[in-house]
This record gives sequence, structure tokens and C-alpha cells, in this order.
Amino acid sequence: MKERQEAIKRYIERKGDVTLSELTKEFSDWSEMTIRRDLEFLEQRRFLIRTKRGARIMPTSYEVSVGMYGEREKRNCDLKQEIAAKAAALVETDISMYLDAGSTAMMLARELPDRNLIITTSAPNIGIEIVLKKKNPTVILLGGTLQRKTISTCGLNVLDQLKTLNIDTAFVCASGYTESTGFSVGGQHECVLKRAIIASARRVIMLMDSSKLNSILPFTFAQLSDIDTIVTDSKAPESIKAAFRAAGVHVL
Amino acid sequence: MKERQEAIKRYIERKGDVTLSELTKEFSDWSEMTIRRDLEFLEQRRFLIRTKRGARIMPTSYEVSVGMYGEREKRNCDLKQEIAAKAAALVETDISMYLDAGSTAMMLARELPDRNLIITTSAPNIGIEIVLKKKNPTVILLGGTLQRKTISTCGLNVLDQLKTLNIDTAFVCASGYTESTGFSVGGQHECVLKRAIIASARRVIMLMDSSKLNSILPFTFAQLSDIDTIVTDSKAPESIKAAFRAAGVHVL
DNA sequence: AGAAAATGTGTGATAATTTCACAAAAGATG
DNA sequence: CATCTTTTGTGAAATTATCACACATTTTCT
Repeated sequence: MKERQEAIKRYIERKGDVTLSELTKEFSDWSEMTIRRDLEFLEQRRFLIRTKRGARIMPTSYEVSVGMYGEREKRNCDLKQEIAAKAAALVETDISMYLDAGSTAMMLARELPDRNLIITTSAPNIGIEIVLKKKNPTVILLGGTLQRKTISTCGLNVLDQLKTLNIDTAFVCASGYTESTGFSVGGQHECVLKRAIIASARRVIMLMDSSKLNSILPFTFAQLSDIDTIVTDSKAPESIKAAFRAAGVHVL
Repeated sequence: MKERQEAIKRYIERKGDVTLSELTKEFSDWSEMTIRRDLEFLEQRRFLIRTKRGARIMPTSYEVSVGMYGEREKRNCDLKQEIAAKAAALVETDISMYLDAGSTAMMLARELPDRNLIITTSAPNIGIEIVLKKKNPTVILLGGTLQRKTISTCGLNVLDQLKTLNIDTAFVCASGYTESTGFSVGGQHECVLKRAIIASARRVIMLMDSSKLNSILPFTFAQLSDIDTIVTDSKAPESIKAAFRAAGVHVL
């Protein structure tokens, strides 16, 4: 596959769906015809499907996150992308890691290197995404009741399941953070799961875009002292980042 | 939603993707414009996405089965559809059931009534499909390693997980059957899982299209005596169906 | 190195599809 | 029953896709 085609693929994967005119503007070094042919090529390889006036990412599990939660998710897409890229750089080969549910985690899944990894996750859509798009990682899904809102599982026996799994690095997402309340989420089940993960992982990396700073959700699952690193985006206020660092947390 | 729109939706869900001309021929009582407007309507509700000259089912998990296994799956689509419809009729409300992995099971998932059901499955794509498209069923995913080929999980501790789950009816798929070898599949892990399910379920219903009769795969997981009912399609030879009945198995 | 072949790219004509505005028909409301 | 709203059909106009061919670039072979 050519470099241009790779680039187009990546662009569409980031955006979800694009119009041809958008692509011709983005890749203005080439003619519309060439891009059109590239889309045809990429469609044949099942990387995307062509729509009326453009193309759309081949929706495997992607649609489950982006499609479900709706437009809201797309808005902070660039922030999350930035976070995902930074977080992916922290992933070492042959590591045993946990990947949380959520759209940021989905983006991280996409950015992961196609190498030997053991990836445990409670998000079946993310697990499927990885298994379909990469050849090398091993994916372990946690069992349990599948939650409609979050597309993640939670079971009464999570602790049992984690007992035989040794997780080195856990990538955890939060929906809210304030200094006084710590990291919080909207669901009770998620909260329990995240706590268990944090307790068992050697290293905890929190993924949180700046729009979630200074908001509080019903259930707190962690404090600053529980985590090792926070990956956030460039729009995060310097004051909060300084406070993180003061608490001994790495900030990226 | 109108009846015509429902019908179009169902038609597209069955076919996977369709052209507009195909639809105008199928729904010739209405004009192209009307159908076009219906597609727009259905797209807004995220039931499908419109493509160059037609529409395509909103691929949540569907693509995982059809997209992965390729065209082969589409071929026996009608047979599998027939089986799924027959099997769905066997599902009672408030039942605890198991749904196997595989494209026939996916179709059954689609045909399930949107009622109170506890559905345990090893196929995360099927679980997601159900949870996204229906409001009432509860889905329980079995945990374990996610297999690339089958998109199903298998864990060392399946037996532990099943211990606390009481499954009334298990819908199990087989990839091959002969009188001498019984029901067989291609993977060792699947084989173990299916055995465990069959051992624990009160009633076992086997789903198998006629193309799989008289073929042998590496691992046998059940004999006729293990199952209660076989659901197959109208192309199944009468002789085999008679043999099933002679062994005390219901045949639908 | 140079010719031949294969592949990739751009152009404009042609064909197909989609959109749009508006009129006709069907249904709802008082 | 008149009137308003919603749904449906029609054809023209705009947009988008396809195709054939010319030109450029890269690869292969002698």
C-alpha cells in the first residue's frame, strides 16, 4: 500500500466519515481521480466503505462508540486523538496491560503497535477492534453483564477473574476530576471495576481530556495518590497540571 | 416508524447491502423518491448508512461476521435466515438462554423478541448486537481470550463462570455432522466450551444448515443423545432428518 | 544505459445518481 | 365538509461517478 493511501486511511479513521471534496482539499497534491481510485482500493481491502459523496470508516466496533454516543464524541475527537497517541508511546512490547472502556480507550486501541501484547479489557467493542485490525496482540475480555450505555462488562466475579491475571500497566479513563473529589464516573458498576483494576495493576495511567477536568460525577473511584501518570491534552490548564505534578504524578 | 420503512429496514438487514434499484424493484408499489426518503430517515436513526447507489446495514457487529468470513457467509444467508426464524419461535419470555458464536447465531440474535431474556454468550459481537438493537434483554458475556477467527471468547475458567449461571436453553451451532462422528467444530477451544454448555443446559437446541451435514471437522463435541432439538433448513435431506427423529431428537 | 513494459496519474466527455422545488394525493382536524 | 398537514410523485437541475485515453513515472529486462 502506498504512503498516500495509508495517509488517507488514517485520515478517514480519525474523522469517521469524510467527503471527497474534503479529501481533495486535504490531499491537494493529487487529483480527485487519484483519491477516488485510492478510496476504491481501500474499499476493496475492507478498510472503509464509500458513501454518496465520499467515504466512511469501515465500522466494526468504531460505530459502537462513535455511533452510539453520537456527535458529542466527535467533537473532542482531536483532543482524544492527541491523548491516544501520547499514551500509545508508553506501551512496551510483551507487556500485560488493561484497557478501559470509553472512546478515548478506543482511540488508544487503534494507536497500539501491532506487537506482542496481552490486552485485558472490559470493553468488548475495543477487544473486537483490536483483534480485527491487528495480528499480534492477545485480547482477554472480562466477562459479566454487558452494560447498554457504556458497552462494557461488569460482573460480580471481576475480582476472581483478575486474580489469575497479572496486569502490569492499566490505562484507565475517568469522566470527571476535581481536587476534592478525585476521579469519578457516572456508573456504580464501572466504579467498582476501575477500583479493582487500579488495586491490582502495577502502574496506573489515567487518560482524561481537558473537557473533563473540573467536573464531578456521582462515583469516585480513585484519588491522585492511586495513579502514576496522567495523559491529557494540550488544552489542560497549566495550574491543574502543576497540581498533578506536585502530588507526584507524571503528566504527559 | 411506518410499515414500509420497517420492511425496508428488515430487507436491508437481511441482505447486508442493497442498491436503490434493487429496492425500487422489491418495493415497486412506491416511487424511487419515497424509498430514497425512507433511506434518509433510516440513516438518521442510525439503522443504516447510505452508500453510492443504495444503502448498507449499519454495521455494528454484523460486519464482524459477514465482513470477516467474507462472501461465503452471504451465500447461505437465506438458509441461515430460515433457521434463525424457526429457532426464534422457540424462545420464551423470561428464559435464561445461551447463544453460541457464529453467523447463524447472529441471525438468531436479530430475530429474538425484544423481551425479558437473560442471554449468555461467548460471542461479544452478538452480545453487542443485541444490546444495541434491543432494549429488554440482559446480556452476559463469558470472559476469556478472544479468538481471532471465531470472534468468541474461551477461558480456562469457563466452568467457574458457568457454575453460577443456570442456563435453561442453549442454542448451539456446529460446523459439521456425520452419524459416526457426531457434531464437530474446527477449534479445540470452542469444542471445550460447547461441551461445558451442553453439560450444563437443561435443553440443547442445535442450529445447523444443510450445507454442514455430512462433513467432518477435527473436534467432536456432542452426539445425538446430547441434544434435544435440531433446527435445520428445508434443503436438509429427509433421510438424515428421519435418522435424527429415530434417535429421539426433535427436528424443525 | 536504453528500450519495453507495467503501473500510476490527470483530463474531459459521458453517464448515472442525487437533490430540489413544487404539485398532487392522502390523511387528519375541527 | 372545508382546511390544514403530511406524505408521495414528477421532472428539471445540480452534483457525482465512470470511462477511455493520453501522458508521466517507475520497473524490468537485455
